[in-house]
Amino acid sequence: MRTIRIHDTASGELQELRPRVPGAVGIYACGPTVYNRIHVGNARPFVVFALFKRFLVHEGYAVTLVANLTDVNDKIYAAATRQGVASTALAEEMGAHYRADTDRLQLGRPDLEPLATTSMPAIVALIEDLIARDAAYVAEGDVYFRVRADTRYGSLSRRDVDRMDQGEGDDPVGLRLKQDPLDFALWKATKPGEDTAWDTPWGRGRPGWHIECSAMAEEALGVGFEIHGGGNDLVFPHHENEAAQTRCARDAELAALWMHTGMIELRGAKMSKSVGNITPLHEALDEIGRDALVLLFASSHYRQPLNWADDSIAQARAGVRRLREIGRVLEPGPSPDDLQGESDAFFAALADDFNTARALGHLWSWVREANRRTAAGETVGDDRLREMLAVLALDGLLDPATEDGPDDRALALLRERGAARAAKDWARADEIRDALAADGWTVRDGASGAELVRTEG
RNA sequence: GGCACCGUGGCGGAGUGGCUACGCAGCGGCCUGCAAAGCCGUGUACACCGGUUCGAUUCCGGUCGGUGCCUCCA
Repeated sequence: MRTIRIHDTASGELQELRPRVPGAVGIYACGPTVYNRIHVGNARPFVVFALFKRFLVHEGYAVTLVANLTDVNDKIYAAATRQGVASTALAEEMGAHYRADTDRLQLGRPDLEPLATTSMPAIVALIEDLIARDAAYVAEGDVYFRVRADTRYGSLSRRDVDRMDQGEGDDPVGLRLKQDPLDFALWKATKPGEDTAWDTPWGRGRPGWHIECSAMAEEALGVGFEIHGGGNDLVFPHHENEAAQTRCARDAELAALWMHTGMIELRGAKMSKSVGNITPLHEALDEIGRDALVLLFASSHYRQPLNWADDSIAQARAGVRRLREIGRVLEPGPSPDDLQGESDAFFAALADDFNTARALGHLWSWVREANRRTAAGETVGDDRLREMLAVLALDGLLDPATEDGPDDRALALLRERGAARAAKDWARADEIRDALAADGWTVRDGASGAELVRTEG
């Protein structure tokens, strides 16, 4: 179990991971609002936190990863109204898409995936506590959080409350009801056209965006849990508000450490639904496959922006091919001891702010040396490489594809080519190789004879 | 305007007060009948200007350029 340090947004510094209970780590990562299909930008935190959990488990921690879905919200109402469907039906449909799309990443599910709509008792109870402590107030069925009740408001995103110039600006009703423009809604009274609402002591309505996460995170992990995460576009206001709510209701910090992922960019601009420059996750999976997508995400540091470009994608695919290649030449079993420096460095890099990019550098060095040795006729065991790749959920690349071995026609052609080569009929041999290539087979001539390998894009 | 961050070789992308990141692509070579795969070799990269220092891509200041957030956002 290595010492693990993670960049904490609140302090701006690397913080050592110090679990409340030694060996147990709770992570809450904000998931998407389900009003349409998710895009690759939404997928980055899903992948990063899934891989980070794998690393923590590798290090011997018991990890509880919680990733919520926001299934009641203005955008869902608006989209459902446009499509003429019930908002609950839309949220259920898109929630199912979200699960199916992320399942295709083959990273498992988070341990808990709470929904706002099924967490109402906890949400309402938390709001009641805030009202009782005068950190929130009711106004015509709405409930607002009193931002200035939290003396530390702004500490997460390093903003000065007195320099913030407005609140939820363009909502005239909110502006009228708020005692301070900075205040934000914990609860919104039900409005005409909204088809879901819950009863509370202050009236019928539905939760604001931020309160659900404070309530669900606490319900799942308690307060002061180890890591709260999400995309860095959530730092303000979402996470700032979550932190403020829990501070005021519990006199405790919601999370010990805040871990934020960088944005995916398309031609220098953040990929986002509102800009419209999005690549849906399911299309990306269709085009480049989960292996290349996971490797692409791992090839840059999680806090850096990630460039969604053809060159980057092509490079990830090349990396996948290279890993499949080495899987063909390694043997099951222990790896050479003198290569352990690279695998140790790989895990040390992950322990240092989960630096997957640096870790991959060491992994590739391991691969190059292993190739060098197998080319020299040595037998190299795959244990260590498998262990490294398992943390990145890419160890499957070392296993031969079982479902599509060469068919009889291909094998017959290969035999015919062997005969042609034995007769030094190179023209015929090359003709057959071209025919095999047309069927998607690459011929590999080696010391132990020729073999057929699936040609990969 | 405020806050946060970035500018590294053709491209992607780590990192460091002096010593090879790594990968992709290219070029040369080894291997091969020719290939494929793999291996070897190959690029005086650190936006610009000052400062600190024996020495700065790395620290400090400034300039220029870019990105994110500033109550829809992962």
